[in-house]
Amino acid sequence: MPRYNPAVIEPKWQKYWAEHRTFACPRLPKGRKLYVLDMFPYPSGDGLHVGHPEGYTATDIVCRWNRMKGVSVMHPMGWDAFGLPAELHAKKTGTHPRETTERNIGNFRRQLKMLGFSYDWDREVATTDLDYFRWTQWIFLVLYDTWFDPAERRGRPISELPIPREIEKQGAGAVERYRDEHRLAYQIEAPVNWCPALGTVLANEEVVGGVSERGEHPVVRAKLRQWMLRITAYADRLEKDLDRLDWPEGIKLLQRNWIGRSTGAEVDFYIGGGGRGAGDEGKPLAGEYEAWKKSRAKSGFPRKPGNEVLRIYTTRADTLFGATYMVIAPEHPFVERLTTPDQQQAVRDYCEQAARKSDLDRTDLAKEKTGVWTGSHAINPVNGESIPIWVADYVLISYGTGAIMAVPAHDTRDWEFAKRFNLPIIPVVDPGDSGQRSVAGDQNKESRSEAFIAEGVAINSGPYNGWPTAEFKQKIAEDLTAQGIGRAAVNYKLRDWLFSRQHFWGEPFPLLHELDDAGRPTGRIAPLEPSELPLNLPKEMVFDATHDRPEPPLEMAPDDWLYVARDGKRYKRETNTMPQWAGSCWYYLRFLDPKNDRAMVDPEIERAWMPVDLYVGGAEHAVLHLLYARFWHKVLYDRGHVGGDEPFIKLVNQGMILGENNEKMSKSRGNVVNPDEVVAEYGADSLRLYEMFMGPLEAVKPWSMDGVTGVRGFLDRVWRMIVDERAEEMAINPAVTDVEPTAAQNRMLHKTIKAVTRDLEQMSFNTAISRMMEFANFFLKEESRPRAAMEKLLLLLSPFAPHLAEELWSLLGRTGSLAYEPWPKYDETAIKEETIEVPVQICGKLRGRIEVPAGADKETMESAARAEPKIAELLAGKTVVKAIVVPGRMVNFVVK
RNA sequence: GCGAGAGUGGCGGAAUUGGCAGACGCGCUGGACUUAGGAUCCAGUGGGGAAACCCGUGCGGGUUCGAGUCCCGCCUCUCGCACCA
Repeated sequence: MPRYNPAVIEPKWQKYWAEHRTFACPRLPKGRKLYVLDMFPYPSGDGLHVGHPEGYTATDIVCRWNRMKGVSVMHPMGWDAFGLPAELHAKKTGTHPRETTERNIGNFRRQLKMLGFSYDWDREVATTDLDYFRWTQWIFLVLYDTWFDPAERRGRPISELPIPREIEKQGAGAVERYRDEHRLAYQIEAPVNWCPALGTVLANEEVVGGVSERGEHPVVRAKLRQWMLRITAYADRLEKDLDRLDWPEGIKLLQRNWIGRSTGAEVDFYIGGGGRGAGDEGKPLAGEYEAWKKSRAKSGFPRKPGNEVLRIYTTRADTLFGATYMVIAPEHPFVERLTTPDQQQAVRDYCEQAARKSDLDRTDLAKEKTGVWTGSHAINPVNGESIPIWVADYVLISYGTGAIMAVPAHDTRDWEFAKRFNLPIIPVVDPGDSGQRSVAGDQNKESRSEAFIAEGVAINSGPYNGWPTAEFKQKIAEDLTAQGIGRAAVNYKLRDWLFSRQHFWGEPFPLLHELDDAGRPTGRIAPLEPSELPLNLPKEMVFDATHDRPEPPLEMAPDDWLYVARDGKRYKRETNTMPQWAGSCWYYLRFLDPKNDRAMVDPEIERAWMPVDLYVGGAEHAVLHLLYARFWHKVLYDRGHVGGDEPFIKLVNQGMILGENNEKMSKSRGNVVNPDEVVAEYGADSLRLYEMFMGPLEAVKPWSMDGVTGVRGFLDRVWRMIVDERAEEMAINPAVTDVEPTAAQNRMLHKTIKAVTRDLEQMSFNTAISRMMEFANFFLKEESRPRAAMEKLLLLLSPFAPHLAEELWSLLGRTGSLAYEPWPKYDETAIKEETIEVPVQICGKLRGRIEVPAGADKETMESAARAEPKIAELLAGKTVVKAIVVPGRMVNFVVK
């Protein structure tokens, strides 16, 4: 009868915890606080996957353990519930996304509760709740109301933006436009990634190799009005502040690479006052160039380049003398101006072709470089040489200035291009002693088979010959600045964040577009007042399955939603919605004060609980989610809404769980493990325990049902260690009594407490479990099992297998929950052995073992080793050159 | 191509950071108890060898009394990024 039956005891304790609100977090922490956060899931229709409980179990263990240590623990859970699948389902079936979403949330909630996680369920939020996204919209208004002050390196209210006098003179409209140009949220008309199959525009990051990341549908380019967030303004801080975070180095590196900070210089190349055809053969006139240089020397380097120059960005200003041609991106605004009549047809054809190409074609498949000459030249400002300007798609319009100086001798891409089109290659960096040797006076251009991209010493560089690369870079930046033709510059790979989506199932923007009498947008934007929030989605909505234009579904919303009258003016609502990232950018704040209807979070509460002390989730969010959330947090910090400028202090990425066949789990591979089935067959405690026993949390590891059987066997043994299975009713095993533990039992107990505690500190859950297995293996063989020792084990086990631990805790006569029982302490003296066995080596090879007192000194150990018969035999007739004795560890004789 | 991480029994994985390689679990072998076993218990289990011993942490070198651990050079796998000038 009283066999271990998780199907009975697990629901029983889950009910107990819920009824007693055992895991309710206090409004403010009492004493030490710990905020432990899981990446909240997207509640898909497929339900929970065994990958979810991996991180959730780890955090649950940390939380339960810390409660027992007397720490105030914040441990919430919620739902990242906006998302495309519910909307696609609506298009197919007509079911409102809210209905689908709520059903899926219900299923996820049931599954998580089934696993016995100690969340404070009173704090549950979903990003789709009106009460939640009201504040997502509110944060958007903060972003809209903020500009980034480069001087103070922080976001400030738009009302504090200094307005230049010439703008002010042009009137209120100009001032408003000027402000709009500086807001952190701004609109652009931009080519975007339109995915007809999904009926939406995707961010660059959501397009992988020319197809959508989700579903792998084709993606084409289309121009559309879009909202952008100026995350690039924060690039510098987002990068630098990584230093302060306790994150895996690999993840920090990913973010650094994504931000992609590079330092170099901007340089203006003279192309002639009138642009195309200014001189013979498209060459600028020498006289004009000289005049330009003189005027620049006086005026300095202008903030924005004029039409007479082509501005480039380079990280290798030291190679300026090796620039033999220039390249501009096909989308560069100067393409037309720079194209001579002879080249017009070729250039036009090339640019059209480039525009049609997807990113895939332009990168992966474009092994061979392509491009055409514009017919024009520019003048290299360091030596006055005329060099041809080409158009090629290996230069990207979105990075730097969209134009480069090409130095084929020292850049791989330029080298390939120059080889293909027979452009001159002039070496200007001598590798010196470092690499392949070449002598300055004896340069043979054809002798090298590839570009030399490393640093060296300048050659063929006029007055700079002999300068090492690093110093040369600095020197020439100074010289260019003095002449007004260049300056030091910083660039980022990071682009501004495309923040609008053509979805129905997302947060509506709290913005109105002013309409004129004819019903056309005037271009003026009116944000909603915070008091007008929340702006809900229209309740009545027809979901058009044939949504094949790049147009937001809300364009088809009922007129009473879409049009608004205000102060006698008509407005149309913004019909784009926010991306799924929006809700997940700040959910960790709302958990702290989920029902507040006056603020997104009470500042007192926010300052008491933030930052998140431990954040656990998958590495797939290493870049985007974590970067976006950090960006929002910094803006909220700059505007005084939160107390710190980094939200997540420590980050841990759990490794992916593979199928039993060592492949990624997927429906198509048929290797998906369903947690419901595992719980039904083995119980939640076994699932939890197995997920932790599989291996290190961060490691990628395959599932094994046999492994689950193994940990279930351990829980069965713990049960039998304490329960009398042969009795009719639940009864304590007769071996469990109130006796004093023996020295050996005490040693095992305290060793286990020590090891489990240390393993928990290091989040090494797999080894902690093996320690408890050793404990059980030991005590199952003991005729007499001290009750106190059994109780201690249950406390150690409780964070891992809480249901079983609670059940046996009450069997042993304790009342209530053990959730707040003090964590066991260990006694070092109980662990100490009287004697220890140490290995004896001869020349590093193990030859015997000796038993010595635990505190034995070197002399005692050496003589004991020499006295060991086998060792004595082997040492006979040999000379001991040296005896290495490490007290308490080993003895090693070096002999001749 | 660039960057990061990892290679230990038949399998998942341990190894107080330079000191007895293989803890713990699975699997396997033999045994006990059983009408039965996907229950339980006992013993064994890196490879070779009767044994003494020998060989063993991806490969090749090195440092050291001593290397899974440190150094140098390779190989393989996984995950990112991918013309960012």
